[in-house]
Amino acid sequence: MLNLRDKIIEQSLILFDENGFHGVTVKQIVEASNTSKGGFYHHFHSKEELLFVIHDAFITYVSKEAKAANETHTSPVEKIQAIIRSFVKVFDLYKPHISVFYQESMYLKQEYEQQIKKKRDEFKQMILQVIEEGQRMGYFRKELPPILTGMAILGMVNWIYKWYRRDGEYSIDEIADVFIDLILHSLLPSVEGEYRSQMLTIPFFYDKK
Amino acid sequence: MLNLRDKIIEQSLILFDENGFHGVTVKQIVEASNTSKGGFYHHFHSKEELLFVIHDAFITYVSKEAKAANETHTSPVEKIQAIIRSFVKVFDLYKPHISVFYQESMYLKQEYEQQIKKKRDEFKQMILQVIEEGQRMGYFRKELPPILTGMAILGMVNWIYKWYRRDGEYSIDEIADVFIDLILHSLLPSVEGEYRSQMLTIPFFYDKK
DNA sequence: ATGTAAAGACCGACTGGTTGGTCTGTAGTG
DNA sequence: CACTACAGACCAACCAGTCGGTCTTTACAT
Repeated sequence: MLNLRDKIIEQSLILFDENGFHGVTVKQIVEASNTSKGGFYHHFHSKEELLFVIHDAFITYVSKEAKAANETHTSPVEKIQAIIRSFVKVFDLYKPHISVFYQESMYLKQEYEQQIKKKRDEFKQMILQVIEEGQRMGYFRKELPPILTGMAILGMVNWIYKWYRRDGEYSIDEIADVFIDLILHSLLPSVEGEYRSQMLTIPFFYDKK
Repeated sequence: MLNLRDKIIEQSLILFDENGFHGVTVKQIVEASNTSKGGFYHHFHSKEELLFVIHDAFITYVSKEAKAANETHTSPVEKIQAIIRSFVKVFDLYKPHISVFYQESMYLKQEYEQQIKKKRDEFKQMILQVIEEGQRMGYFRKELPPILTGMAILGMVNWIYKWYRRDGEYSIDEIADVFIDLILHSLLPSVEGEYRSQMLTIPFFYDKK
């Protein structure tokens, strides 16, 4: 069984997801976790620290995954594929964390916010690097401004948290397939060629007429 | 000079943008607007109605623009270009509205929320239709699932509100250029051809090496 | 094994400040 | 006079956080 601290996090995640950070009182959290104010404040200095803990757990995970993907592959094309895939899949694993992350990050106090921002920027930086590397090595179209391209990728993936449902029409893997395909079509040069057609074949939806 | 109602909206937009809806009190709004509680509640039934008014102003505008773009063009390619462009440009015009729109929409009560959702869905529907139309007419790759493609587009554009600054490196028009290029590269078939290369020539960043 | 003391975990009534919203009043206008 | 547009004192509810205290586990000496 979970210890109290984890149970509080788990329950508050559910509540925040439904009602937003400001739509949930400590009393509600405490009741849902079958504990008391005392129990809560024994584990967290403030309601806001709980918010931070949730943020941190998520961004730490994403950053770690991306680093791994970055290191296990050598070609920029494979790197970006792996990063996108692991990033997309996070939205299945960490959905409630992410809702809180994007909805309520502005209510984090300076001190907390800076820690989060640091890790978030690290992640952003990694994507940027892969794009630039891919351009230098001639895999990706050189005319694209890396920053805007990176923000476009981040945006389309991040937005998933607004619409993804586990019981939705497409599985998270299918979403990853399509998104990777869209992104590669944007990044790779238009000229038809061996390499391009090889990289652009993604199973699940290509057989549809 | 603005009437009081507009002044309250204007000022609260600035405050919400900086501190979030829950980070701003009615008292602060009232002081920033050089008025009183009485003044505020004369024009709005509640703080939440103000939130709704802000939401509504924005989504109504976007939806209207998109409809216009949809009607003045015939080719799906031109349609999507025009819709994306006008949509992207909204982020320059309505930045504070949009921050509030995406950050705080969950705090709208049922009644308000449904009105907003309706208009938002209309807009989403329009993009979907253009994609499907483009596929049927053979302009866009038929293997792409329209819903996922639509959500990807919506995501990359919507996310702009998280990072766009007026004094940033790229102008809103340049951002629109790049995003349209990325999207068209994703949508159009890979095969090199007259039409494709014609549609994919966007001035500002193609001369960079 | 047993007694004991200290630390850690948890309880829940209480509080003090805050906040959205109300209500009565009033200045100006037609 | 009637009506709109606003002023500002006031209120009731709420809510994050506190604090004194209890129960449970651990640590160690006898």
